[in-house]
Amino acid sequence: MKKMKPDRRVGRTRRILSEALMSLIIEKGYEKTTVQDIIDRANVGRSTFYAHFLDKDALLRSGFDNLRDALSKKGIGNRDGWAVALDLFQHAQSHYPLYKAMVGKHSWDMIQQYAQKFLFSLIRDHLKPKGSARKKTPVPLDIAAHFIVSSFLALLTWWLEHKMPHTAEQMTEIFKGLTKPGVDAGLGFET
Amino acid sequence: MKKMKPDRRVGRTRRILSEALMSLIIEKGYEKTTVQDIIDRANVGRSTFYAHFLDKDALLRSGFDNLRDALSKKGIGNRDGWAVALDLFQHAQSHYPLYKAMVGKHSWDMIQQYAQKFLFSLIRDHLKPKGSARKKTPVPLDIAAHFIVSSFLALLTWWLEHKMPHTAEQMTEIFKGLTKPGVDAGLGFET
DNA sequence: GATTATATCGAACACGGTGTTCAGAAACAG
DNA sequence: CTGTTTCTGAACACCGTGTTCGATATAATC
Repeated sequence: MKKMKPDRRVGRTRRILSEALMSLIIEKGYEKTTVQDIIDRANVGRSTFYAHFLDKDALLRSGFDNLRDALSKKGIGNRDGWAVALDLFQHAQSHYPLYKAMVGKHSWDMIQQYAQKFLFSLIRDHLKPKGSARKKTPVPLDIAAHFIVSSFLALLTWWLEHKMPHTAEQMTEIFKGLTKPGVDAGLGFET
Repeated sequence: MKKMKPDRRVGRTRRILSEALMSLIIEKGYEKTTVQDIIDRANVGRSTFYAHFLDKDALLRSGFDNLRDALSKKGIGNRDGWAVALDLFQHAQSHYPLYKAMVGKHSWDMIQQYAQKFLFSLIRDHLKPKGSARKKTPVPLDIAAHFIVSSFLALLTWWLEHKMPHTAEQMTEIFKGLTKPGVDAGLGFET
């Protein structure tokens, strides 16, 4: 039984492929980028690509794994639960060319689904302990969590599509202002 | 100059193609349905298909033109602005197999984009006259309209994904309850 | 340095779906 | 019947996907 020391090359190849895709997205958009484009830019063989990723979509998603993990570790903690939104608005701002190239396209839908799943569980876990005190909430907790995440993504989309006319802080306030009243009323407690 | 009497066959072919697609979506999903499948079921030649529609996507969208037109004529009128939601929840309910087969997939994203554009202008026009009284609203009107439509679509999606655990009326109430407080506060007037 | 395990390379291939073309058939109107 | 419009469907060029496999390269271990 040999030791399974992870080869440094593995992580390197994945990183190079991801970087190649990101730059290509900015240049020509995700949908028009072919696997051939990616491996040419990354100087990687075709079979190597498929050894690391199931397909182009998997590679795209992997590019957001870092963000997800960072957010996951940071969590919500003692912060205002709504503060996570600010982190994400700021992340989008600092990677604007990439986001802008995807928003409204099929690739954006993929990212939204990916983000939806992750943020939903994050928000739900944040809401749950508070809700357990009262037995019944007028609005089911799951719906509220789904509503919060969707609202955030909707505002993020609007913001990017309109070339970020407000600051990340302002958008966070607007998001909170539009969403919190209904959620508080629907759940019966302050979030 | 010949008279351009619309051939009955034209409308008929488009309708048959649309019906073929809808039934195929229910059976095997939109993404797995090929143009060949559609024209086989519709008993229509390949070139005829492309004479009527640019591609598969255009055919799918055309299937929702009737709904859009009906809703457009009905408008909001003197009704409670939030009542449009009920119409749509009910429409989804009466076409559940079709919606269910699309929700969460790429095809659903397309429909959402299509609906978003249409509903946005509908809602915006409904909000505008009321908002003109006060000069500045804390939250821009466009954002509020975008927020309302996205929230509705999010709840519709949730509802379909979870096999419609509530009635259309209940969902309308939940939608109104979650959305209206924030919008009223954000715009500074009752919607 | 020799050995062994693991990654990578890249050309070749099979596959499947797309959208176009065009000559002939069919449907329809007057 | 005549002329016009639409439909037919086989054939085709095109493009991207994902797989295969023997050769090659790199790194770790002894």
